[in-house]
Amino acid sequence: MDVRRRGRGRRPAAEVRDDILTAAGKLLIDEGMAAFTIERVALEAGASKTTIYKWWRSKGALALDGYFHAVESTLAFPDTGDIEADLSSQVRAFVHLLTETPAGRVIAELAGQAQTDPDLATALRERYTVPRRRLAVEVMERARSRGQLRGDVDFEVVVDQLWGACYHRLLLPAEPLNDQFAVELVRNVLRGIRA
Amino acid sequence: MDVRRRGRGRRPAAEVRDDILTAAGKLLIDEGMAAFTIERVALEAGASKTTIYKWWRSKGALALDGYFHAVESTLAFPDTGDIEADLSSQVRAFVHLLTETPAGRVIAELAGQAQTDPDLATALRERYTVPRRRLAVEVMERARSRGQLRGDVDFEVVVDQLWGACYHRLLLPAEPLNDQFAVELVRNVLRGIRA
Amino acid sequence: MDVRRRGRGRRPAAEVRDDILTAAGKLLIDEGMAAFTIERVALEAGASKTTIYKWWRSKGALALDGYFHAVESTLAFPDTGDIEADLSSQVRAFVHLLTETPAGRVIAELAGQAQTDPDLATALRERYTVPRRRLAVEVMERARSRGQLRGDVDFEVVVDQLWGACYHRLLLPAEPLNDQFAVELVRNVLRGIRA
Amino acid sequence: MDVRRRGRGRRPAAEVRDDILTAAGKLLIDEGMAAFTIERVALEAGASKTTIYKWWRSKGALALDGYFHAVESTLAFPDTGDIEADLSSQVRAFVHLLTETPAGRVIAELAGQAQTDPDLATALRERYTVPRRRLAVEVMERARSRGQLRGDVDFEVVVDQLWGACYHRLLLPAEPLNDQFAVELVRNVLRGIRA
DNA sequence: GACTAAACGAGACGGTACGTCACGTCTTGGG
DNA sequence: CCCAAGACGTGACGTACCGTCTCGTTTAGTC
Repeated sequence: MDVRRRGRGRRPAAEVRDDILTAAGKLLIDEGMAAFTIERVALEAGASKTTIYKWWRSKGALALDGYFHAVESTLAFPDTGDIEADLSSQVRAFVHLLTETPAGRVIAELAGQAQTDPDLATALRERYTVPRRRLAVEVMERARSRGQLRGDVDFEVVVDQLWGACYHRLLLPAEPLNDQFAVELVRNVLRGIRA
Repeated sequence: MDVRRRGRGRRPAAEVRDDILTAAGKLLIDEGMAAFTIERVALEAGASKTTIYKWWRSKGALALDGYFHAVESTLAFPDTGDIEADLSSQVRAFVHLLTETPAGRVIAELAGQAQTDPDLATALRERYTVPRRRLAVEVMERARSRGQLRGDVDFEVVVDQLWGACYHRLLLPAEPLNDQFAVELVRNVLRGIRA
Repeated sequence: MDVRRRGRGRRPAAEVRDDILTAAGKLLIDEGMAAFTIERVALEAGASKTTIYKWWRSKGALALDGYFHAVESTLAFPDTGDIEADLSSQVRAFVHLLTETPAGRVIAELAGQAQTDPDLATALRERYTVPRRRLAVEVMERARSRGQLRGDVDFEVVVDQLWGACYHRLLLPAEPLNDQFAVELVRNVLRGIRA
Repeated sequence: MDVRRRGRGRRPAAEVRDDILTAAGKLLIDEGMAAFTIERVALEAGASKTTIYKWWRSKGALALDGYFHAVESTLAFPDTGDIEADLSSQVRAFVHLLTETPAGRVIAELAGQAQTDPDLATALRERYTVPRRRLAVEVMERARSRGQLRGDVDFEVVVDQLWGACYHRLLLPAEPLNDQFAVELVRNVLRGIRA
């Protein structure tokens, strides 16, 4: 027997919030951003639109939270001491994530939505873009202190060379995004920045 | 008596088409993709929605056409014989276009919309992405034949390193997109691909 | 098989309008003003809310139209030459209508809604109250010209004495509204106005 | 420092009740029934909805209590011994109340709301309609015992003729509700019931 | 004079309906 | 007779209240 469905009064906020995020993440991954509406999320979460609007300022912001709730992203960036191997494995893993899991389409759609959804743009920058950039930059800075990378290179630019190139093939597709691309990309970039 | 309100009968297709594209371009540039609706374009073009739906399969496709109609893009890529100077000037000009003209926001919003609009995605690839990539690749191939660039580099990858990095800062903003970035970017990339 | 449900495009305005009024009238009579929402009417008419809002400015105005559409009111006021018999039969018929048919509750609810719905108030005055008052006044004026009623009486006031008394027992119920009341009412009033 | 905002704990019931009624009366008189919501009353009374729902079964019932709390109606019906003068002054005073004070609109809106609010209807009957009818009937009965009014007249019907006529012009406006109307009304009615 | 128990405020909750907007489809009437 | 004008059904938007319920706080009444 169902212990839920307790009438119409208040439910614990955390419980409702979890239901909403679970429904949002599932809907986003299963059907994509085009089918992602606040109405649908409310319906499938058994929540009310009012509640959703109280906590999220736009459907993009809700979608992002739903995605994070679904994937429990770990955000690990190993530092083995060999920067070339580390960058290579990270970029290749990223390409794998974008192409072999639903994350590719979801990230693309979130980035797309962010172009016209300021709330999502802000959330995406603060909770996705900036932390990931920082990890990569830190690893490269440690490699520089070990003498593996040139001293006159702005690693923020390198981040755009590596990950930006991948996003380019994801968001403005023309050439294939695959492991071979990742390998050649890293090789080209490293040739320009190694000490 | 009102000289507008030209009745409901047929007008020459070319004239109507031009009105629609002009209205679409103006609306896209003036108010952005969020305000860009087929309804608005029809209203401001003095055309009917039927006519628009007859010629464009999605609002994204219409927006793209409207943008091209508005900017009459030339798509020149000078080949002075000095590949380093040419790449540098092209990338810097591109960054300037993205940041100092309305084109930046428009391109970002079109690319964003394309993530959930297959018709726009197709049109964008065929009429924007692919031709621009080809130009850059051709210039680099000529430079290689002059012995200026390495023989073992896939220039398609280099395109992603250069322009993809710029799009990255446009679409997933975190670090500034400016001339200094362009200069450092080109320097890093060239160091990895020059002969 | 159902011949309706013809897709989403336009339907003839008259057909849609008729569906809406029929649904509105039925809903009003069957379930009353409390259950009468534009959403319900749209649903049961198979019409869209947009269409309803295009033609009616408030739910009260729609309800009134729906009521008239349902009852095809005839608005007859016989003039047999005997004013006392005519007034009596009219008032008694009115009381019968209010108490023995759904009209009583419907009229009460419409009058109630009109207190906070200016559009309904206007429509009710122009299409219900005023014409009905005029009929009664005209009959009494003819009776006066036949010498049956006093010359110094304002028949508009008499209308309020007769029908207003009935509405009073309908809208602010305390004493029963029935045939005996109608008879005594008419007797009292006539005693004060007959020549 | 703010002396209000006394925390959330318990307050004396009488104090809370008074705040609620005061806020309800003010809101009803200032903005009318359309703006009268339990949410608004709770907000402006500094009370919680829970408390309101504990004491009133519908917003109509609350509105009625708020109105009585605001006007402290006296419900006097002088009996000078001259029934004709007394009825005239009472009806004229009633018309004055309805037209020259906020009471007219408020009473109209309460009566209107009562058509779809059973709790309000009951309260209105018991606390407003019935007592006022009784006063008038009693005065007329005393006049009859003094030989001023006919013996065969049901004074309950006379009440509807007099006050019902006024409510008619209030609730279903078509002809003006003013002193002249009151005077003619009383004259017509008295002519039919005086001994 | 501490200690409950009740009543309070606050306000989130699931809902319903609101009135609006844009979508993509379809009928109609004007040129 | 074709097709531009625009009304249609659909569905999502974001908001306002509804009546219910949880929670933490404060007072009033008991020991």
